[in-house]
Amino acid sequence: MPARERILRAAERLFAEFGFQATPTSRIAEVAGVPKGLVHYHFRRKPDLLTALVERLPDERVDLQRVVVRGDVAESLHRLVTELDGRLSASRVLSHLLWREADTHSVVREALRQRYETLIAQVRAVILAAGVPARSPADVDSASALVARAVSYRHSVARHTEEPEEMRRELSLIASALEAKAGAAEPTGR
Amino acid sequence: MPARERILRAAERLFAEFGFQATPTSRIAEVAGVPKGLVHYHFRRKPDLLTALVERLPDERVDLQRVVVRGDVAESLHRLVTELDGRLSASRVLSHLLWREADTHSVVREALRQRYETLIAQVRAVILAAGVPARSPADVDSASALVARAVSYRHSVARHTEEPEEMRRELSLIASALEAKAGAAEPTGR
Amino acid sequence: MPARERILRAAERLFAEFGFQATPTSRIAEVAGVPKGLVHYHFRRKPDLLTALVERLPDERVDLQRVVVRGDVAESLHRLVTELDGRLSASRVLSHLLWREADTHSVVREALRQRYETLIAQVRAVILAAGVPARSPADVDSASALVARAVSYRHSVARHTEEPEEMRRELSLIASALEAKAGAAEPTGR
Amino acid sequence: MPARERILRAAERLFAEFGFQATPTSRIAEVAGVPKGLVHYHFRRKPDLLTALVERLPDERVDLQRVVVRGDVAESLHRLVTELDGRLSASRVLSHLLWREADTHSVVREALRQRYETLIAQVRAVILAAGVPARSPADVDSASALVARAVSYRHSVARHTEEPEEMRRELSLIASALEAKAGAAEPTGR
DNA sequence: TATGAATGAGAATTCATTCAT
DNA sequence: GATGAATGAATTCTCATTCAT
Repeated sequence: MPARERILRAAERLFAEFGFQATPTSRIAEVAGVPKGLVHYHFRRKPDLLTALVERLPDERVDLQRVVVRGDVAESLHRLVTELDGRLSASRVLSHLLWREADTHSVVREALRQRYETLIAQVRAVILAAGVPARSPADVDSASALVARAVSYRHSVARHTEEPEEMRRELSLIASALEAKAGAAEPTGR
Repeated sequence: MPARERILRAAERLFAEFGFQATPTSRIAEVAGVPKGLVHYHFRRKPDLLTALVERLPDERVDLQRVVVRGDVAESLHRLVTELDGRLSASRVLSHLLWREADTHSVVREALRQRYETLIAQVRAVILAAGVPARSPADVDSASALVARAVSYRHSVARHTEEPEEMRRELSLIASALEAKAGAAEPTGR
Repeated sequence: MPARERILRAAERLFAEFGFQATPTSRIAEVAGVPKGLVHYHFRRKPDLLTALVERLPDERVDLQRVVVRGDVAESLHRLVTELDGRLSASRVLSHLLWREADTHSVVREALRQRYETLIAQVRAVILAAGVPARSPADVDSASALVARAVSYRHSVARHTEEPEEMRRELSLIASALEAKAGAAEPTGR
Repeated sequence: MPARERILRAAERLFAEFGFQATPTSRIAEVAGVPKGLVHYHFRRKPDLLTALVERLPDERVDLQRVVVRGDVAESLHRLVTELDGRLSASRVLSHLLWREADTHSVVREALRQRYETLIAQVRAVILAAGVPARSPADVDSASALVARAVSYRHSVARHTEEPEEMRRELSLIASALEAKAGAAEPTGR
């Protein structure tokens, strides 16, 4: 494996475990099995490692066609979330690590912000595409926020061991809310 | 104001702004207006500051009697959340700061974990006390998780500027889900 | 027990175990069970503790009348050494501790030098008083040096666990040397 | 001269003059003419300097063939001692310095203990090889101890300015004791 | 490309000592 | 006499970064 790659992997692991500041570049070199000078040869300054790491986040844009089940919001959301989980599972630590450094590194912060926006946009798109009839836009917003937050929480908060089943139930609850409201709002002709 | 207190306030402010690691104790002394040595006289090592800060988190146990509105889950939850927000607003930075350090400081981590448990327990208690008829326990769990997570997110993630109205709408959506399910589950008895 | 005394005892113990420099006055206060300020109240500066400790060395001047056995150098020396050992056994650590600090503290160095001189003078006096006939003054000097050094070594070097019997044998060897020389020098008709 | 070597020499000199604890690493850097950081680059922590210094002690194993004069114990011992003195004279300060730090640094303590054992073994070997007839083993032990202690004392105690002639006389006294005893024990066979 | 010695600006921490009470 | 907060100089050690080779 090329040295650059080894360095990045070591950095990822160490940043995740001890934090960015608390990880000396010398330690990264050590773990990567490369001489100390090489780290700065590839990444002039330490924060460059973070920048490079950001680019390793997997693409989180899902092909919505594949996850939407028309008429079934709960199932659609669940497929979306499962798909996202799959992609991120390989880089759970990376995701968490970046989350932690977002406060002090604007590159990271900006990247995560964009990802969150993409996320919430996708959730909303799935809800709409799944075709719940006549729910208010505000409710769709709320539901999207709840779902996106649940996903984000899972992907960013470390040591988070929620059972998958629990997520499914939460999604189903949200879906039923949307449907109930819709139902409640509709039939009577409002 | 006693020197110890001045030091803690300075630490809180600086940790919140720059992070624990990135804040030199010398800077804390400077901001607190005390000599460098005094910081270590009161807090032998730097992490002791974090420990002391943890103890400054406001008590988050709410008098549930005062927030529950029987028969109105949405309103009850909203009152609970508003109450919690009020308490934490004074220490929003503190809360966020601790959240960030939880990974590397077990004292902090443990404190936050306990707080989260208290939070979720209170949400559930409020839902039950508000008296939604016949919803499944699993749904109450899911709803509690969604609400607790929403609150926790607000209190821990920095720069989070969600409008209060949005929170109310989310709570209302969750409440309606509980009620809808209840209705759906009990077609006969209603 | 008066605080001053408690402080001195604590200092003695700690200096012996960790050395003068490596023992903080705060630690002395702690071990003595007195407030930190009191140490400096009684002993303005830290080296004053050493000075006070020097004065606690037991008097090593032995009543030579009581140890000399005329005609038996070996026995006389043994009695002297045994007597000295008895006095110092109570303060073995003190003795060793001061030895260690002699290099950096002239008060201590001077005290130990005087003690060594007293010691060697006493050894010589005992040899002479025990009455070996006609040994050369130079031999008495050498013997005195050997004996004094043996005693000094025992009293100053820590962790020195020589068996008492061994000391007796060494003394006896030295005595026999003196006698042999005397004998060798004599008979031929001086 | 390589920087590492310059640092070690400076450390040796300063430790000898002021003691280990009382010598700041910054001062070592200064005297060595290197930047402060380099001292810790080569010797991670300060005691590592002591460890490195221990390894600089000259080998004290003497070729016994060269010093033993059969039939003349006094001369043999004198040659041994002179040889040892020659080797150590270059590192007299080093030797003394280590002696002082032995109490607090086990690496040093252990090294010195081994050296003392080697020393006493060599003294005994020389006595035996010089061939004093029929002296008791206990006497050889005693003589060895006396000689070894004399040598050790010279090499470890600072500011020790004994005249060489005095050492010769002491050795001669010990030798004569061995011979006298031998003679006394073996009146017949001689 | 690679390397590892070199650099120097801090960082946390220690601690003797002072001093107001 | 006693106390413990306060002081600040000094010390060890860390580490990102540079750079000659």
